Amino acid sequence: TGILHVGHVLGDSVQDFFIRWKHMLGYNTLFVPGTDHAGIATQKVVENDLAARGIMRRELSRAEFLEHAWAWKEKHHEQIVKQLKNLGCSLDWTREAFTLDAARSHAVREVFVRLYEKSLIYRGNYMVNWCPACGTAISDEEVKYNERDSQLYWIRYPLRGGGSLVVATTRPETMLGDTAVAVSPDDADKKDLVGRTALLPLIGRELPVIADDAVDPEFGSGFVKITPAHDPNDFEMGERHNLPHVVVIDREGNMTEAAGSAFSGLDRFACRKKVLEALDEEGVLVKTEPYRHAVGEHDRCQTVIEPLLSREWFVKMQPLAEPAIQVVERGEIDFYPPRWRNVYLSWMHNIRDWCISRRLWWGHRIPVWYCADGHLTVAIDDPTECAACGSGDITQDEDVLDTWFSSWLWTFSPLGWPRKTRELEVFHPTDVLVTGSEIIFFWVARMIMASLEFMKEVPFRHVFLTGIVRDGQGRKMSKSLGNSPDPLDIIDKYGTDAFRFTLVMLSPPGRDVFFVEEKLEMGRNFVNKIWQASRMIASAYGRYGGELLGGKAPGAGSFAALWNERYKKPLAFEPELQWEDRWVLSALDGAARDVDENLRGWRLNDAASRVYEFFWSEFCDWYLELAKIRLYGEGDKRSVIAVLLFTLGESLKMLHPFVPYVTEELWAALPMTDDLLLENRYPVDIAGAADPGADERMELFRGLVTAARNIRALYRINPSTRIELRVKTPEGSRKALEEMAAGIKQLARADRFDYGPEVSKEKGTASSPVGGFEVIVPLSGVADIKAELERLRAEKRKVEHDLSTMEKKLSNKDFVRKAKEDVVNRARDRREALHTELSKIEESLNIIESQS
RNA sequence: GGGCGAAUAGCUCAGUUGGGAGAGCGCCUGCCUUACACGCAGGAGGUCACAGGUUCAAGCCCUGUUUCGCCCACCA
Repeated sequence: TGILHVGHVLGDSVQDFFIRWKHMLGYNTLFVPGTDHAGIATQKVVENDLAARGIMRRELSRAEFLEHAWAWKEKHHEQIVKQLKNLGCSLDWTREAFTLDAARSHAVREVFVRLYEKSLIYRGNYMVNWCPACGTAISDEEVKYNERDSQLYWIRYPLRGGGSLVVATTRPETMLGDTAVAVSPDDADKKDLVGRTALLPLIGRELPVIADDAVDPEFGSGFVKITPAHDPNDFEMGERHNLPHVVVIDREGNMTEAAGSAFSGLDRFACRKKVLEALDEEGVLVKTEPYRHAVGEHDRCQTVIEPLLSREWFVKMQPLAEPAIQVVERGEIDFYPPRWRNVYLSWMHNIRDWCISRRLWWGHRIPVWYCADGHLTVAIDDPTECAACGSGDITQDEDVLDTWFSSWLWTFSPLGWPRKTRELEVFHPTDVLVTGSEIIFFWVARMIMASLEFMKEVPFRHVFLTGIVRDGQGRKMSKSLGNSPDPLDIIDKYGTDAFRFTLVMLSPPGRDVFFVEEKLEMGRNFVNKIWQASRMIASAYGRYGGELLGGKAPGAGSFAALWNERYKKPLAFEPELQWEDRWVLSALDGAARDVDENLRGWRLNDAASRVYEFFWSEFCDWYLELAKIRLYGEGDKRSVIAVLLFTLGESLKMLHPFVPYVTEELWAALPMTDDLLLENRYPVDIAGAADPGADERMELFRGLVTAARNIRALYRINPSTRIELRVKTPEGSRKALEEMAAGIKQLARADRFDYGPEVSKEKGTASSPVGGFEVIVPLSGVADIKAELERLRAEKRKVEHDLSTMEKKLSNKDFVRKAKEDVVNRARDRREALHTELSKIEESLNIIESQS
């Protein structure tokens, strides 16, 4: 599976989310999976395979390594093809493509040549970050600095002509390559030593004492040993002072002959020990103190980086960065969350040249050939002779290019560039780039630069940055920590959709997600809820819904289309919408609008929460429960089934980008569908469904039912026991309850239900005000007068408290004068309602107290 | 050293223009009610890090402090 895990799970989920969502909105999207990173992963896999057989890569030639890689691929071909197929990709690997020799190399070579001809690619001696384990130079971005406990060693260097000075270093083995000692020019105590000569212990080399601004007089001893060949700062100082380079560590991390016969051939860390022993013997090791500092490590293999002097290929970045800064400053590309814009800009303003050569076997080889006389031939197609002298004796540069050198062409090279293809015309530039903030520099910035340089346009308009998935303790997932679960295991356990839904819902924009497996239960439970609700609706349709579409065979046209124009025109019957039908359609409309608004504002987590809330807390908890009355009762069931199917269908559309597989499956099972859910438009509203009257009715209904349930729970009335229920209504509001009566009976589990302005409230009843209404439950036998008194008093205290807060607010003249009108009105309404509730509670208390 | 982010229920976190403190999990009570125990109903639980300020009104805006985290940077 290693070959497929090229992106991180969250990013890939979100990317796929956008693709589905945009597609449903009618956008064209092209998804080209797999990158050259798969090649890097493959190299790792092949290396591991070889290592298991006791073969080290370094022992092989490039050709031999590629032979092994091809053999490995042949062996695993079927498995890889199958896995890619599961991801919806096909694979046709030729040997050339697999080894990156020809086809894909073309665009990369073209780019290399063009930049070379513009003098934007050059070769130079520079201090590079060398990974001795991988045997290659790596870029600054691939070096991760980690705090490590270490030692600071103080070493005495004698001065010619008497006296001595003491340097402090964390890397004593590099002293063998020292060519100077430096002090700060501002260091009054030491600057008079400038111009004198120190003698390098163990070696005896003469070292000039120089002054340089880079030296901090406060740090260590104030004297710095200078090793231009093995330290980036020292290298720069060496350039400034024309110091010689003495290379004492080679590319395998072993000491060279220049390190002296006592040390040559030793591993760098073994040498450190030996140097210290030798210094101690000579009595020049003054002291050793514990010191914590950042050590650079290769982020792929965790090997400590060795800064080395090396001849490498570089890209000159500043000319490319200029236009890439401008497009972001002009807003042609925006970042979300916006703060990353500044991160991008400040990096681009301080951009440094990019070291692109790598000594790996796997990768696009550098298209440069050398002849015996040292002439360079830079060409797209393999040359047969030297461009300068015509010699046929030419050899290609052994190095390959940094993976990112092909990746930065990602928005256009897979579309056929440099040919002018239809794909390029249609799909470039694209809309959204989804990625993690950790590769803004690696990839995002470089894609922008490459696209502007070679396509003369931006590659994408929006950069959406997801957080990073971390483990429960906030640590980055990494192989060495072993804290990354295998997504396939998780998917087996919880399901793909549950995994995705949970990640999306728990990822606030641009913030990291702490991954704890238990969190996935939320998504699993929700997906199960969708499934179960659909099951109930499907079975209702199966039993009673046959006549719904007027005898048309299921699958004859989209139900949504039929249901439009206020939902009824083309149906085979005239649906009689009850108040709860109008409410759920109105709620669906509200949810669709909110979800749309959240998505357009890039708040995926809010969109997910909203659709979760609608489906579970509104549709399932209230509408489905109410629907059961008609579904399982007598009478015409067609209207309720029509509304159920419609609401479910629209919900599935809304859910689809979050829960793609299960919703697609359920959609196929709906009677009115014969297409893919993915092919439908994403609902942004349900035109004409908003119904404030129905919403208000539902609010009252919910209040009344909840009040009744509350009383039931308080008196421990078994759910299977039916109760008697009364609702006292304000004058003239009896009619409002007429429609709700059946629903209230059902959801409050009552067998007798009286309502109206005149219903009685006597001793032995529990009561609870709901705005201008009042729920009354006779409690024959169950009534506990003391408990009821206590409950009413508690309720009274709460209402009184709220009321006094509201009174205080409204008696504040400034509030009434300055606050927005609707805020004041709302406060007044609230005060009215609280007043009414309070008087009802007092009335109840009076009844109990007067009769006891 | 510079820049950025975070601090809200026991835990993990939402809270978009300032106006009734929210979710999931966990906990307590009662339920296997003909879609779902991966469930249903009800409930407890918060000085919104601290100190000031602006405002009729602050979790939200401003200033400062504390504690965590991330990124960048050539302190050997």
